[in-house]
Amino acid sequence: MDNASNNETNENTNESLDFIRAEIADDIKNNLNDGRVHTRFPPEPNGRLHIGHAKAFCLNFSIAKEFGGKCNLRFDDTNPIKEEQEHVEAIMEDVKWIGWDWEDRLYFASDYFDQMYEWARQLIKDGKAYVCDLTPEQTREHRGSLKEQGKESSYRNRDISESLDLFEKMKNGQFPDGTRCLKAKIDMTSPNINMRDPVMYRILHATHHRTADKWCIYPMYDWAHGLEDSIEGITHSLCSLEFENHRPLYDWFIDQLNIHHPKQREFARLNLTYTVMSKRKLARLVEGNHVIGWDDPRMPTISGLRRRGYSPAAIRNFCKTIGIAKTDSTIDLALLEHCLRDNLNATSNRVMAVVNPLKVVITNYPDDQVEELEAINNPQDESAGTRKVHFTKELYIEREDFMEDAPRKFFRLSVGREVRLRYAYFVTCTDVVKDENGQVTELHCTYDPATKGGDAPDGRKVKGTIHWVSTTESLKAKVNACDNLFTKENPEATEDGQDFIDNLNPDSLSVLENCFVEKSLANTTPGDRYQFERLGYFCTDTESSEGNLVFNKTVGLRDTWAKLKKQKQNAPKKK
RNA sequence: UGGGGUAUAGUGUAACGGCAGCACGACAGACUCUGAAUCUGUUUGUCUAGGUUCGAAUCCUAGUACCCCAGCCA
Repeated sequence: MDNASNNETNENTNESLDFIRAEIADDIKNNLNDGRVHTRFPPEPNGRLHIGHAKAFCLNFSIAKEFGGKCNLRFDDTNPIKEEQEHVEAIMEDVKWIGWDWEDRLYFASDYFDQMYEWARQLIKDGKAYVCDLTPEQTREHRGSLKEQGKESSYRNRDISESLDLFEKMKNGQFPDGTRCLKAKIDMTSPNINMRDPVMYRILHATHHRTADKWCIYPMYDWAHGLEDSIEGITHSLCSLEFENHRPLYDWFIDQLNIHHPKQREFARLNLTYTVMSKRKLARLVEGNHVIGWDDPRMPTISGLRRRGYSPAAIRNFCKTIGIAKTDSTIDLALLEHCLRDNLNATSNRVMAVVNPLKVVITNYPDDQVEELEAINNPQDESAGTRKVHFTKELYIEREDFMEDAPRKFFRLSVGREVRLRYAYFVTCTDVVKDENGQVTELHCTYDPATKGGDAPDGRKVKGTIHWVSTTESLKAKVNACDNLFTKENPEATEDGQDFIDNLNPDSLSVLENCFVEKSLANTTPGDRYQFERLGYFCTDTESSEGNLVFNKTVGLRDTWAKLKKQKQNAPKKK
């Protein structure tokens, strides 16, 4: 089905490899780890996954797949204060939905706490770690700064036996939070601040979502992560650029313990125009009620994209297309949308829907007649078959498809002009009905019965084809028209005293209550994706039900007419 | 201004001493029962300055710009 096992990857081609794959290929050639490749995706369960995470886990899973290796899903749950079980489940669902399978390799850092504790004791015994009684503030002072080196803690050279004893008491909960910690004894003069006696364990009397109250000390990332990788036999530990400074520490711990040594390699995280990509900022959008939740269709979260109508294949292909490098970069949203349309065009059934209706009366059409006309479901995929659409005397067309003083280049309806109603008839507009404000409320047209199905036997051509639905043989629907959440390419670029919230797009969601869709959509269920002909791709919302249809606009079709219009508006007036 | 990184078209990404290529975008055209898709074409680039070399995006030297690091977060 919709998983990642189609041949999307570049195995057996001569395509150039990114720097990580190149190194792995080299490692295999040199028989490092007996030629084994084993990666992992290690999310912290403190929020939802977003498309930036998708870049990371698609990298890890696809590398494993390409090199005949494995990829683990591992929750890095070392901080009980911020983490929740609820996120664990959502994250698994997201990774699975994108199409990846960790098989039986679902792991939790918390499963290794006992082993980590033993290893910590070993470092203490080796004189490479010590319990420090400095307060967090004092620790900060001792650390020095970017320019000044740090100074050693007075507890640094306390007896090993004392550290061992204290460490056990820490574990047993005999000290309050923050009163002591375990530190690695490395080098307070190191130019790399991470090496200045980093904290390995802190005291945290908190209930962990998996280990409950078993522990009151919890390992820090730098101490824990390499051990987790090592325990699982990871060969290549891929992470983002900001951990490059931590690599010496990652290596140091593993070297001291003399255990299996994975390679940590760093790549640039994903940035996308017109959105933000940090859990903290996304959480702010949710908590500040700027969106309706983590799965708001405007959010760059996996669940948001899913609800909006993105397909797993589109996201996978995007992640593959953007490549992997170490340069900080920001991908143009247009590329994501390209990958989306590319996939949806090939896979979505077409359907007719009118989102901003204008009534049309076919004056020479029999009053109560209903005709069934054949329509193609997907011109890109013959196996998708055909369906019937229902034609009647009264129809809705898109308000945008009529113009009173239409320029020559406007190929749609105007008084005296003939267009094709898709799959139906040629019609010519004869009259315009207006209300007292001059607003067009209704169009009168005549149809040519000879053009049934959409072709004129006399060979006459018509420049425009527009979509329509019957007023009676259609269903009412609501459409959430989603647009970019932010007005600026870079939402972080703000005036003094402002932040990204000030760049929120006030029109990011317009709700269209008065839409009509063809009857074939009666039994649509949440998650179904369609192309509304000439409008764009839409997805049945999670809140949609029979009799109360709701669709989210995933992305519009490319629209060269709209572009033309905009160009004209912006162009300087001509003579 | 300590340390660690990174600079190739508008945006990404290749080229590993030998023709700067690809994708997206933009622009122009063809086709079209979706102003979609498809097809064709055009446009724009090696951070700067020196050096090595027959030949440099690639090697060397010196600059410049940007990113990351001073959580008992990850």
